[in-house]
Parts: sequence; structure tokens; C-alpha cells
Amino acid sequence: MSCFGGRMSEYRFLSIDRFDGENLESWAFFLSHAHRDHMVGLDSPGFLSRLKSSLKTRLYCSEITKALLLTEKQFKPLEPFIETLTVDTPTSLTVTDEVTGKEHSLLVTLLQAGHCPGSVMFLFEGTEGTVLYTGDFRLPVGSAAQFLHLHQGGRPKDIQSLYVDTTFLVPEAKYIPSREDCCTALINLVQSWISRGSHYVVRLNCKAKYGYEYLFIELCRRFHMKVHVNDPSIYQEVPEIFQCLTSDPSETQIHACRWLERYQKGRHHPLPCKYRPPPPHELEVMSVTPSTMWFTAYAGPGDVVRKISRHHHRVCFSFHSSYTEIRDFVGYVRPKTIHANVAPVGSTLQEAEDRLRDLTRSVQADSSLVSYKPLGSLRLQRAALKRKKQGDPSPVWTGSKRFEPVLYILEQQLVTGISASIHHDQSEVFRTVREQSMHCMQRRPR
DNA sequence: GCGATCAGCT
DNA sequence: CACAGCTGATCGC
Repeated sequence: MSCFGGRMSEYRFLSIDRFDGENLESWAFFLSHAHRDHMVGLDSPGFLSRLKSSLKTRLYCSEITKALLLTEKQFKPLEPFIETLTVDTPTSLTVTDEVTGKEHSLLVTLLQAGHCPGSVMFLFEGTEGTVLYTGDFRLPVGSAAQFLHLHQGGRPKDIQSLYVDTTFLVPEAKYIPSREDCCTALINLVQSWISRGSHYVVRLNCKAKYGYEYLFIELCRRFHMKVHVNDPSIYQEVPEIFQCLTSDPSETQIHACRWLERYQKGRHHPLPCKYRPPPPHELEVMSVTPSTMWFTAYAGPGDVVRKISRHHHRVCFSFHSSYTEIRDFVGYVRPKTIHANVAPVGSTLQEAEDRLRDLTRSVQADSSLVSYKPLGSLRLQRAALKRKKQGDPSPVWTGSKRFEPVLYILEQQLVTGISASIHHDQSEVFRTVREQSMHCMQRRPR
């Protein structure tokens, strides 16, 4: 959960992901994604009147974030003040203090953050230096080298400050399996259950409102079966997701619907949507809870699925970067100063910042070996062509007609041969994981 | 009576 | 076990 107060020390007149208190004095506002903990004050009367009282003050976000935001009625009044920015497209902004008439020009670029649909990082460039605010992010090792706008003349830009998501900056979360590996494990688990018969259904026990869409898309593609959710219409403006969802519980064996009333989950209804198959069949439900397993603490690398009880499994899934991914990212960006946005579980913000500083120092020497490599466009085109031949829907990262691609960065998209130092680093991680998990299994036999 | 904060639950 | 968010209780004004 974000602890970021809203303002960066370099550009005090901007507020990001906080819209209360002193932030109301800012000249421009930025929203990285549509999770509640980044929207504090966004629906308050104070923020709305702040926008209304000014001619030029705007709320900037990605197109998808705007679309998701406006599906909730409490944010509808913000619509006239929202300005969307295109990902990977530097935009020149002139922000104004309407009290004094003072102006400030700067360049802002949205970089995809891979956290949830619409999530972005903000890169600001201006007289106070280049600063990067990551919001929440899940980026595979090697991602930083692939952001064009983190580079200039083939070299990484000098970053004055980095404000970074440190949710999993704890030694226990050194390694978290990739999105693809977690998804493959989920697909295999789902396959083993729903293939038993049409009355065998899977319930995906999803906590957050946004962030699991990648799983929905991949399940839909693999099983040619839409995922049942309470309200698909919130994704109306994001076709890649919308087309994978249904509001009809009888149409699918995969459910991600949620209970609306708190105390109404009785034994009588194994599914939140209360769907019952036609007689004589009785519903057979397997619950699957996507959750972040800490691989250095709880499991071996192959242990992406964990059986909780006969009909309940946990599948590893994370929409925040692991310790290793954070280390890789900050080691590549090499900011002059670094700030933690999140107090990791069991740590304070200060401890996270101390850890970050240690990391930037220790990784710096290696990262100079890495040079900018764009996303492997040829590989992507080939993959898209292959899929087209197979009659599958387009992959998410090709984007829709309406929006540029900002859903997820996947490990398999990254160009191969990033750098010797990173490969070395990875194998080191795997070795550590193996050792620690063996140690762990000795202590806690399953 | 209101918002802010917290405990508890999912 | 850990990713977000709701609800209801409690506190201070």
C-alpha cells in the first residue's frame, strides 16, 4: 500500500496519486492507476472544487485508467478535467499557479508499469532534473533497458530521483515466478478440473478489483471460454479484456465473480453468483486463490501451485515486482537519490530506503554493461502471425484500435541476451532459491 | 452528526 | 501469507 505523500522534492507543484491536504495546492495532478490506495482524496469535494476553481489545472492519466475511473459514478464529475496522455510519447506541459500566475514547463512521459490495466510510471524532465515515479509496477528483469525514453543517444539518461514501488523489497521475496509461469500453472490446474465435466467449475478468488485481467485473457484463449464476472461492462472501453468476460454464469466453467453482500455467503451457494447447473448434476467447485508466494521462504521454484485443501488451491501471482526485479530496475536506472513509495511487509519505509541505497551501490558496477535494446518487434510480429493462423484472438500487447498497449510487459517479450551480468544475477537467484527452499522444506515438511 | 482511523475479514 | 478493499466500530471534534 502506497505511503507516497503525493509530491516529489524536485517538482513540489505536482501531485501524484494523492489528492488531499497540501496536495490541493498543486498545479497539476497525476494518477498512475485506478487502485484505491492511489486515489486518496480523488472523490472528495475539496479536490473537485480545486479543479473547478481553476482554468488550467488538470488530472493526467493513461486512456485506460480514465476509462476505468469513469465507470464509477463518484468520479464522473472529474471527467471535464481529465487529460489522457499517450504511453511512450513525451508531452510538453506548461503548468500554472493561478494564484501568482507563475508558470513552469516540463516534459512528461508515461511508461507502462505492468501492474494492472492502465498502470503507468511517470517520467518528468525539466529544470529540476529528470525524475521517475514508478507508481506500482511489475516489470521482469531486463525491462528498464527496453524503455526508449529512459535513454538518450543510446545511453541511459541521468536520473536525479527515483520514487519506486518497494512492496516486495524484502529478502523473502527475492524471487517470484513470472506472470507466464504462474499463468501456465493456473491453466494446468483449471484444465485438470473442468475437463471432468461441464458441472465442474473453477472459482477464482480474486481480491483486488483490477490486476487479474491477464489471467482472464489467457484462460479465455486457452479454453475458448469466457470468465464470469459481476460486471464486465467496466471494461467496455478495453476490448482485449471485455471480449474475455461474460455476465452469464451458465455460459462458462470459469468464475471470477464476487460476493456483493458481506454475510450472505452460505454453504448453500458455493459460487458468489449462485449458479446451479441443470439437474441431475450437482456443482463441483474448485477454488483457486491467486496470491503472492514468497519463493525463498515457502516453496521451491517449481512449486507455483499450493494445495490448501481438497478443493482449494493457491496459485502464485503477483502484480508487484520481486526483490530481484526491483534490484535490477534501480540498478539500471541508477538515480542520484532514491525514495521508497511503500513500506514492505514487516519493514519500515526507512528500512526500505536503506535497502534501496545498498542496492543502487552494489548493482551500479554491473548495469553499465547493459545497453538499450528495444522490444523485439520482429519476434512479436512473428508471434502475432502464428496466432492469426491458429485463429486465436490477438495477444494483449498488440493493443486495440482505441488504445496503445499498456496492459502488461511479459518476460517473453523481452529481447534475449540482455547482459551477462543479468544472467549471472539470475542464476545466482535460482541457486539461492533452491538452497533456501530445500532448507525450508527440511524444516517444514509438507 | 461528520470525517478520520482502525480492526477484522475476505 | 502478505498484490486491495470493504464494513462496521471507535475516536475526536
